[in-house]
Amino acid sequence: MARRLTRDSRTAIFRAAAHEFAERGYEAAGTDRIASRARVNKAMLYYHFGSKGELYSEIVRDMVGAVGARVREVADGQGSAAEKIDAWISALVEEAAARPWFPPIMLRELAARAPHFDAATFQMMNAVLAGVADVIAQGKREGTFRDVDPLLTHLSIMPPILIFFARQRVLASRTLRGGLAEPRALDQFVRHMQASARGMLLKQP
Amino acid sequence: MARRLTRDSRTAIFRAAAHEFAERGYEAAGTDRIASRARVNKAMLYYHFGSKGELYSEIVRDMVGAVGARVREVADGQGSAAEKIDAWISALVEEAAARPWFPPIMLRELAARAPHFDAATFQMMNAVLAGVADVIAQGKREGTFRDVDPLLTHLSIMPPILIFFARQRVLASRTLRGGLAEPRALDQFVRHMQASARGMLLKQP
DNA sequence: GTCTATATCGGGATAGAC
DNA sequence: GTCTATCCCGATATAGAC
Repeated sequence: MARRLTRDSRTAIFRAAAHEFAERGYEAAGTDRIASRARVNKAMLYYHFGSKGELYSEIVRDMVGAVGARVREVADGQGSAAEKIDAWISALVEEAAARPWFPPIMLRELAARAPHFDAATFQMMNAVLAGVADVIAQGKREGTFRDVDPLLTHLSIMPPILIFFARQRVLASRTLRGGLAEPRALDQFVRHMQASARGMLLKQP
Repeated sequence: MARRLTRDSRTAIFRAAAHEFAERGYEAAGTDRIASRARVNKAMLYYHFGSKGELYSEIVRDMVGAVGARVREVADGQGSAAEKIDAWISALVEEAAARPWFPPIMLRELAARAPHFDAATFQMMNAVLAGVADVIAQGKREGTFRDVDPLLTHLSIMPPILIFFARQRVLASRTLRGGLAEPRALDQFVRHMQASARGMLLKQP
């Protein structure tokens, strides 16, 4: 059966829940509020998803799977390793913008020791890391990259992106304190991250 | 009155609560569990702190204040800008190790739009940023640093440290999936971050 | 300062009509 | 597929004895 084009109640609940989980966290999120955001009756949530936990898991799998697919696509594509690093950063930023709930949920899961990640989710995260490792291996073969640790490299790129988006949300909901802390434009941030990654990875930047 | 050397019930509650909030988050943390961890009666929590929310706020202020003080100390100290960047990274890592609840609580607050940060806390966070800006300005005066954005620089350094520690906690509570994802030694991570920061900031690394 | 017992409330989940 | 009404448990908070 083909996916309906109309936004049916299931999809509405999915999106409403993603936003609710992102803003409040799994425990504090309310099924009442999710139903109200989705403009459906609360019982529909249990009809479509069975439980709050199952609904959450589906959102997490969708999110991690989408990121994994994008990174895989970049790693398997054409171009030099340096170009792929740029593309990788752009892809992560695009995903974070397309699914605004991705950074908050990911940050919360990391803080909580990822209690809601199942084996499939961990496998998808390892796939992301494998993609990064492939690009770094390519860079070493091409002679342009230093001998860097793939995991530590990943840990230098992904977290700033997650927290940049989370931070923009913080600032959006507050009166600014002025000075240095104002929000930055997205493209300025992307260029900074790409330049920063080149400084970190390339033998001669 | 001098601070008691014996670990009184107030201190026990403070530390137990810090760990509980770090692991479960503010909403999911239980006053029952905090009291049980601290091995005191639950009513003592309300006697000493008034409410769950006040207890949490005190932990947050202590945490952000300690980090702010360390960064300020580094910025105002002796040494070249490049040395201060190294010291800054070491100081953040030491703080995260000394207060293990710091990274998880900070990540959760960012994800939640920092709903529990009061004006004083925001001011302390701005002080951290000001310290970074001072060091970068020094580096530019010395002619060794590129013209980088202080905020974006901060956003490239702090998040990896927070998430590195959070990630170690994830791995510690799971059977490893093997391969590239195994935990890294702390000193290896520090050296990576320092090298990475030099690549990002220095004109000629 | 420390403890027991309890008031009170919100939220996840379900039964069952339509 | 959709809705109403309700069960039930866990969690914050407090009253009041010692």
